[in-house]
Amino acid sequence: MPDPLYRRIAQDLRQKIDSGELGHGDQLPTELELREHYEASRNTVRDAVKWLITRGLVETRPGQGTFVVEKIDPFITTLTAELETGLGGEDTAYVSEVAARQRRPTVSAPRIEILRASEVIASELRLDAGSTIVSRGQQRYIDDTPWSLQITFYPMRLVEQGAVRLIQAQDMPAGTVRYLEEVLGIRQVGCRDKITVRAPDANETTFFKLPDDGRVAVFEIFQTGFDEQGTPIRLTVSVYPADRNQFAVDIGRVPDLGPVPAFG
Amino acid sequence: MPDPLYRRIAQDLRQKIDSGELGHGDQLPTELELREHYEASRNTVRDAVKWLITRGLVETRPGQGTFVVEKIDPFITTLTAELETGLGGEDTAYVSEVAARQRRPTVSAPRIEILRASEVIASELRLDAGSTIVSRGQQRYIDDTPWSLQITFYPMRLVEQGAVRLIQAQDMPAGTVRYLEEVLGIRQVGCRDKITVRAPDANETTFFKLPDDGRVAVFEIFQTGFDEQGTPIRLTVSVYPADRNQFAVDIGRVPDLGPVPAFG
DNA sequence: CCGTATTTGTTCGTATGTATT
DNA sequence: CAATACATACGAACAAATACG
Repeated sequence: MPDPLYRRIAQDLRQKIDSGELGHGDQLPTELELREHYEASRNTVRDAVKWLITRGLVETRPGQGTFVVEKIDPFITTLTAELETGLGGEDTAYVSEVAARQRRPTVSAPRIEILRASEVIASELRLDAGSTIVSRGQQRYIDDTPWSLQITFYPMRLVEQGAVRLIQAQDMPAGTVRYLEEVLGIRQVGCRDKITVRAPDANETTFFKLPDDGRVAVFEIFQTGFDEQGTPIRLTVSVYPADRNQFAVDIGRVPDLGPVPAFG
Repeated sequence: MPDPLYRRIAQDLRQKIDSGELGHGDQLPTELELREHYEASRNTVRDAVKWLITRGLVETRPGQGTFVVEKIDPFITTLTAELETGLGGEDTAYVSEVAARQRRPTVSAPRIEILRASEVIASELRLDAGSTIVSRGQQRYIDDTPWSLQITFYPMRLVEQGAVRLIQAQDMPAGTVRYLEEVLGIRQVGCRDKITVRAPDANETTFFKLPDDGRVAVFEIFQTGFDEQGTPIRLTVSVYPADRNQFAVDIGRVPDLGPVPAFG
């Protein structure tokens, strides 16, 4: 049994893209032209194009046509660079690569909320579900384009012990981690990142201006920070669009790579 | 102007999923029922379901119905655990979490090829494009289910210098890294992982038995190993399905977490 | 600025095929 | 075998966005 017609059309077009016959940014034939070329109905060629869209290969622009998606030069964020060079905005500060590219990162004022820990958050912070926690949410930009959404959760006990600036809606340029050390003597001696990928929610689609055809996923990074006793002191959840971000992890001795060329 | 009908239907269904009214594995109303409920044509309710499919929220099974996708308990791979505990199969050996779950990881015999470096590979290995390289490709399984596709590229000079087993189609349980040290005295003192996400190609879709609706992306991890001089000695490209894998990075002192509960 | 042509988006209808129960 | 449910494929009409003279 042969593949259905719309798939054969899609695969033929995909082959043209993979082989380079159709390059990044090139326009595909219009629906009318595809219809004539493949002798199929309009709905069928549209199904073929949709198949390519969901795989992130092409995009459609109403009134213009269908185009092979441009390859985006990704931002590279080095997860392991952080303990040594914890600079920049508050919490996780991944600015080295951004700075190297002469870009200007900015951070919104944090949005503070006091709420009860969901099961997931409680588990990461080793609290009981429903415990009171503080959240500090921020939006990060590079050259005024949205780059990441970030929210950090702290156990309420830290505020009760005196870290009152955690519940003030002011950015802490030196970082909340340093603030906790200064005020409470709590030192973050390690942290653990967990990286997953999922579809963006409505908020994220709007904030990142993602195409609404659903072809772009987001990275979600859970970072838990620990003090000297191994107790979790914060959980930072960061979300990045997957089409323009890349994460690097250095282990052992790695040569300085300078401005790293993109791959893919 | 309101959203088109199929989107309003999709968002209504999504809300039912997000709120938990429809839980993982639950069946959605059939197309006929949706058609009556929303007073729309069959093609329109199908468009709504397609919108949910591309976002990874539901899946359809011919002859059965449409179902909310099951949440998969992910495999957790710790990228930073490797230099210390470099055990298991050859090259990158991320077996700790797998073992902790009483799973049995297996590896296929490597498929050896001798070829010329593409621009991307040459750039990572700091060779000239077109240089001769050796590739060793392997398929990794957990309990006989496909887990990752992996291919490692070595500069041909390593073989010429005496590491002839690189071009033999036999697994090296102790690892090629250790072999290079024993034979040539080349020690890998560090490596760098770069993590991206992309749509799977046809091979990967088949090997991982991914649904052909395109809702599952794959992680692609480029890992470059360096010797004491900072020269790249290998490039390992690993591919994992994004719906059942998660990556962890430990920095500094992190408490032993035991069998880590999944999140998300 | 306006009107027209082009191109994709939405919505319906209909018929037939395939997979599962 | 029949009933149910999704998959494929065609046709048609109108809407909306864009480009161009």
